[in-house]
Amino acid sequence: MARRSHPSSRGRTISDVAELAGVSLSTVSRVMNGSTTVDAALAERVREAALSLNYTASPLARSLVLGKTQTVAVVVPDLANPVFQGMLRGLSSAAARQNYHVLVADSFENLEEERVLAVEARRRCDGIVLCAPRMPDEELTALLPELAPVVLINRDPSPAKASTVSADYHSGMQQLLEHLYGLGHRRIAYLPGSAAAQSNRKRLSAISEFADGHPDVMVTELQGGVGFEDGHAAADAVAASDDTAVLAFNDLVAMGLLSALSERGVRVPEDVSITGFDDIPFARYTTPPLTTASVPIEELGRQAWERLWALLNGQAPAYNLSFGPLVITRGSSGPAPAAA
Amino acid sequence: MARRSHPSSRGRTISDVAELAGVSLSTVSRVMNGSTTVDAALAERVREAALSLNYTASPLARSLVLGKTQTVAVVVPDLANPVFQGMLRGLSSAAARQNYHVLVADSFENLEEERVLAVEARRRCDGIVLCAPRMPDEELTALLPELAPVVLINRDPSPAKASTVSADYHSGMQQLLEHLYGLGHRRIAYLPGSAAAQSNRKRLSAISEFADGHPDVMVTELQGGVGFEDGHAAADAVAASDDTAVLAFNDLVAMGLLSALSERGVRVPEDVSITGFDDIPFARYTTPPLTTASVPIEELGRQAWERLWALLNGQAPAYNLSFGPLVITRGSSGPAPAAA
DNA sequence: ACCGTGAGAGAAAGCGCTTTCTGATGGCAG
DNA sequence: CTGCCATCAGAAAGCGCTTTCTCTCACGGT
Repeated sequence: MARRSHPSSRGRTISDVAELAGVSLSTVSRVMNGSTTVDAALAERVREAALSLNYTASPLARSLVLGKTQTVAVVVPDLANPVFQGMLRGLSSAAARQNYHVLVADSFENLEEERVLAVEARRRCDGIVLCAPRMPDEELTALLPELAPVVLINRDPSPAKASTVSADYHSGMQQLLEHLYGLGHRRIAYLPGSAAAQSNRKRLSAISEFADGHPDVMVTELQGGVGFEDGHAAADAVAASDDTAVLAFNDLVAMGLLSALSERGVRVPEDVSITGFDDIPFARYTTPPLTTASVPIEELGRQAWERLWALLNGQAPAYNLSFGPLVITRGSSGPAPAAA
Repeated sequence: MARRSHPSSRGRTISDVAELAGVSLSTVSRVMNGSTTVDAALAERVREAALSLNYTASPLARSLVLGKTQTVAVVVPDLANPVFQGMLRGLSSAAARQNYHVLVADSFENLEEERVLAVEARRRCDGIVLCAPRMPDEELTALLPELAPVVLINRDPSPAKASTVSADYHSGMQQLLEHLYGLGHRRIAYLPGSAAAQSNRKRLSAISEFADGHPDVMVTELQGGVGFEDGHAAADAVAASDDTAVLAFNDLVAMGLLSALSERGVRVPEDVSITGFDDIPFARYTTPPLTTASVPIEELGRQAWERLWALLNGQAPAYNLSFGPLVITRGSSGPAPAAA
């Protein structure tokens, strides 16, 4: 009873339409897919029948036979992070324009989970975007063939030759350092992200490079993190140090620090300058507004889609893309205080 | 050549496994699905074969025959909004625990898009969550049967009898008003959201109700909005008015206002008190930290999943759920200034 | 020795489509 | 009038599975 008796339009199959229109399944299929080899009158009758039954082909069945799902997966390490949200947004809006759907999976920074999630998600769709994957190089490389077509965001393709889109954290950090240096800062603290993350290593290499070229600068690494709380927790260490500027791993950390500093009566930027990284939408609305290295994160998402789209169409992987961040100078950075 | 010659594990079908193990498809299927009516030795052989081919059943084919996709869709009006992100996060993590996948669609506040998106997404999965749908009541009601099983977030089921989960904006606003009243504020401004949104109407009704009960209070409606910029833009009007407190539609608006006020040298809360709504993660890190009505948004997402899960298992729709927000008093609200 | 029984494996149907293959029809050249 | 080709519709195969149905075989009871 279930199927036939259901009054709704759901569960309608192509045979229902064929029957109503008095033609064969093949003909209905041909009409629905715009084949030209169907008599105009017949086609019209089929269309009417389909309309009256509110019929649309089952995407599932189509996917099975066509071998494509019109869906791509995105795996992010943390959906709560504005950076990944922005990426997801750019990606999903771009994909939607091509009538593709997006399956999203949050690995919660869990390495184990990440691999399983990726493989499982990938099987349900045509391609996958891995956003800042946490897994080690060898593991990733081994996984890549199984995931293809795949696009990597914010991750060096290193040994693997995967299509990647990323922000140039090295350049961003370098610019930030130059910005602070230009303001007279010589003692600078860095609040690092998670050691394993590639984006952290890039920042560190920029720092050591800069330090090498500027013997008069001293960069100290404090206890850092990736979220508000971590920045908040770093306030005491920052206040205790004689650093005149702090490079936070990202805007979130910077905001946490800003907030904690303000509680302690430490003035920004008079007493200490703070910089973030990413330029999340909130950055310009902190007090004072945050100086940060701006990463066009939605654009990264869009580009990731473009690449995946190319891959899906059998095109060779395009050159890897890297966005050089732009330092946005706002109120949180200023001249180094005269007396250290 | 394509299939056979591919060295990877992809494209392996159940017949490959059957062949390798020297059994029939049926047997492989039974083993993979844990049927007990298979001889232990055979089962072992099948498992080995599957392992050696790195075989897992095609989710697509399974979905087609099983009639379920292990996937649910979520439609949100704006992926950039922290509120919907939080919801999505709670929902996706809960769904993941049940091994369900999440298809996400952003309607970009576009009414037209919303319906199409919902219908299309729904066809690819087993159920759908509509988050604060913008569409008018009649349209929604008409759509509901086609979408079922469906859960609504932050939307009155009104005429339709759909399972819903929501925050009690009326109560939240009421508490906020009482909070400000208790601090001595008598002239209060409200920065409304979009007029069509149910959550805005709820706030308004709380306001007019409160005003009725407190003739000594005067609540003025200014030009509002839903994002930073809107709050930022409202600063002049706020500064020009003689209101001593501002109820922003949400935390985003409050933050924009906070930032603009600070630029103008208006002190918060000494000159004017500001309250937000939602308690997004950023709210506690503004300067000053934002007093707001806290909505357990991730929990809303989780609950939405629970409901959908129940529906998927054929259980009757549970009672509708409403979370009463909690006013979190932080630094942005204080006693009304003595001189108006 | 015979039949009923039940366990366990394979054959086959079917999920809802697309597409190739096959067949019928009609027009037109020879 | 015959034969050939083009045109278009239907039959059927097949996408990769699950599950029902069917069959075989060994076992035990009488």
